[in-house]
Amino acid sequence: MVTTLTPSTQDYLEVILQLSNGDRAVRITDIAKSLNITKASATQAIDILIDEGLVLKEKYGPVTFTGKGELEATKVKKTHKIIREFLTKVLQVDLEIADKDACLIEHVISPQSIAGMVAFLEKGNYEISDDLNLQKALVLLYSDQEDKQ
Amino acid sequence: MVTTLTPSTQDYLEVILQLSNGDRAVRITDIAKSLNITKASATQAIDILIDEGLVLKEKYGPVTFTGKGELEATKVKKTHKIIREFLTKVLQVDLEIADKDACLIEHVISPQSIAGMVAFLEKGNYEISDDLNLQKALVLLYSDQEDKQ
DNA sequence: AAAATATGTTAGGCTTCCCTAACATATTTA
DNA sequence: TAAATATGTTAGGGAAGCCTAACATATTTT
Repeated sequence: MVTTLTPSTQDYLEVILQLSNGDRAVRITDIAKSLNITKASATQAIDILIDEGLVLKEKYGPVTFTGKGELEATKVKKTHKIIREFLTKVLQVDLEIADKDACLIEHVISPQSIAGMVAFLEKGNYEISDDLNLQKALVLLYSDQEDKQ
Repeated sequence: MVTTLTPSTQDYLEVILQLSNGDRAVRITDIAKSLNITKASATQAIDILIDEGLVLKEKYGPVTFTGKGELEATKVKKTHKIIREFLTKVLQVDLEIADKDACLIEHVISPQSIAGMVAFLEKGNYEISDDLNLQKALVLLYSDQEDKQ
């Protein structure tokens, strides 16, 4: 089964990895709080992750990863980190905004684009220039509505 | 009403703009074909766009933009173009993949990150270097699962 | 240990966005 | 112009992912 994980599933995995922090027991309540959803929704979602062989859980017990689940969670986390770093270091986006963008982009971006970011970051010789006038670019961005293609 | 447009709505606007190409009549059938959905789904979606004041349409007639709809469509298109150009020119992603990524990222990325891309592209002095070894980066990307944070 | 609180589950419902099937209208072709 | 085809609509349904309300179990506090 080559199940492609949905954005929702990836978010759950990411939060579980975050909360486990190596070894801590991960509870439904904590997952729900982290994702700003109800416990009922978390329970239901975790049932799906169990069906997909990504996590394990006994009734009323904590959530733990399977090998597959931990691998997937780590991939998502890594992708998130690359995007966040690229946005902050190369495009000089504020950390908070970069992190939110990464949260969403991580679910849809191609491996090739991620690879491009990695290669760019590793190259290292992008100068951190203050002539990236973001404020100006932002203001002008959608003001010239008439330009072509 | 400060309606935030959903990704789906933005996709419809983008396709309608594409199909209209200035002045051509845009038909439900063409929208459905472009988005790979059924005509029934297109009809239903267009009804929603009408409710939101983004397009106009009479029974059995063609779809046309309102001012608001055309403005929104143009914004989405512009965002798409910026992302695609950034991915191809700066990160050297293949055009086809860059275009697909742009299709998805355009719905979730912040104005600040877009502004960062614009500023970067306008700066123009990113060298188009062949030491962005994408293939290598791609292979290595998810292979070192044990590294921290 | 009984009561209070925290945690987890179940059932039923809602919205979005897609679907199929059946039907209605418009246009083209013979 | 009648038949065939293309186009558009309507009705009903389904999966995903959330919700509330009610209930069940576990844990903590008194």
